[in-house]
Parts: sequence; C-alpha cells; structure tokens
Amino acid sequence: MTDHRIRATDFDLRMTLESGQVFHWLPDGDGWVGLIGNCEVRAEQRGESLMIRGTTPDVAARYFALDHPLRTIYRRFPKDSFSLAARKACAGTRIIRQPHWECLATFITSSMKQVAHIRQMSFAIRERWGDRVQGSRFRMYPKPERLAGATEAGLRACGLGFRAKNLLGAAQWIADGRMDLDAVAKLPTPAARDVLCRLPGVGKKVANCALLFAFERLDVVPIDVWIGRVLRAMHGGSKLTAAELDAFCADRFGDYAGYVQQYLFHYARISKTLPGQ
DNA sequence: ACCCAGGGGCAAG
DNA sequence: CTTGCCCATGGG
Repeated sequence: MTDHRIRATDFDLRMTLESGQVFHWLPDGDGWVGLIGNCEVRAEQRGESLMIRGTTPDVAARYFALDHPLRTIYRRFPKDSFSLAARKACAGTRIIRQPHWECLATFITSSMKQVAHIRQMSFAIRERWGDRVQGSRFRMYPKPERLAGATEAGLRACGLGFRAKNLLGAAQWIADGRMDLDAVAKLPTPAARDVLCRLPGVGKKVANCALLFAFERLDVVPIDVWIGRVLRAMHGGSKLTAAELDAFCADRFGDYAGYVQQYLFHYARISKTLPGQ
C-alpha cells in the first residue's frame, strides 16, 4: 500500500472530522481511518501536508474539499468577536463532500440525539446491513435498497427508537423510485429542499444538513438548538421565529453561510460559550 | 433522579 | 401563522 503526500494548506483534519458533519471516522494513532467510497482510507496531517493511504490523492482531495476557497470564505465571515474567535479556534475546518444517501440517512437518525450517539447508531447500522470492505474493519453504509429490506424492529435494535420508521420509510422511497437523489442534486436549492422534505423524518433542518454536507450547497444553514442559541445571543437574546433566524443568517453570513454556521456550531460546543459571554 | 440531545409531525389554538 | 405534545434512547 503506497502513501501519498498531498499539499493541504488551510486545512485541519481533526477539526474537520470532529465538527459534527461526518460520523464514522476513527482516530488511529496520530491519524484517522474512515471510508471514502468503498475504500478504507487512512489520513494523517503533518503540518501543511496530508498523508493519505488507501485511495488516490485526487479522490482524497475532493472528499476533504481542499478546493474550497477558504481564504475567500474567511474574508466573508462576520466581523463580530464571537465569529472571529470561532474562525480562529476552528481554522482549517472544511465542509467535506459526503455521499448523498449516507449523509441524509445519518441525519434522519440524528433528531434529538447527541453527536456521540449518532455515531454509535451509524456503526450499528453498518455492522448489521453494510457490505464488508476488503481488508478493513469498516463496513459500508448500506444502500437504500438494502435498508428497504430491513424491519423497523431491526432498526430499533440499533438504538434508533422512533427514528426507525423514518429511516426505513426514506430507504423505501428511494429504493422504489419515489425519490431520486441524483435528480435532487440537479435542482436549485429551494426546490431540492422541498423535494427532500417529502421523505419521512426529513424536515427543514435535516434537509438543510444534507444540502450543506452532501449536495454542496454552501450557503445553506441548518439551524439546530446550538445554532439557535448562538443566533439569538448574537441578536441580543431576543426570541426569533424560524423565518427570522433564516433571514438573519442570509443577511449576515452571505454566500458561504453554511461554512459560518459550521464554525459557530463547533466553536460554541468546544468553548462552551455563546456570543456576549 | 434529572436534563438534554445537530427534530419531525400533527393537532389545537 | 404559531404553540404544545409525543415520539425513544443514551450520555452527562
């Protein structure tokens, strides 16, 4: 197995993998191991280099979104002190390119769950229905066609609770052709969101997670309880409707609002602070 | 024991 | 158009 060295400026592998966008990478010594496509990949950062084993440099660079113009994105960040602190503390975090179904499915299971448990459910589902990866302890995230043949009880046994019915339903919609994620990828963002929201267990927040983390819509802002707190604190603590929160982000965060959101989300969690504290 | 978690859906006001 | 409540489960 040959190692590749990729030049990776403005990139922080650990921040990227721990920021709550992807749920299956595991620490491995000074690096990380996970799946890109159907290959087990080991990645280790050494300064501005990324050491890659298990796939080609092109594939890894695309997965980790090393082409995103991070300097430009930072220039468009808000200038308030909390956003500046988030940008500094989380520097190098990138919004990676995840597979459509894997990302959508994991966020369907995410509702009212902590990040650690989303990860646990993802591994349980992979273990039970995922295909083995050659020479790896990992299993693929099962395709919709495979999960469509699961049972609600089987999914509940993976810890999904009431989310089991939603994931099963969504898998069936895709497996039988009622939903076509490749077609969704070609739609403008508002239409794509509306279509995704037809799936059981997919509302605006989950649809926005999929749009940002898998469909490359970097202006989209998923608003969960954490981001809701951050935004309200930025707005002086007043209570805002969902529509007002959306408008606030669109106004203040611009074309890369999803990136801003990711930094604010991760920084609020690791610093245990909110704007104005 | 108690609270909360990267929500969705539906009924009721 | 909002608000209230239920849906299960595990971690802190």
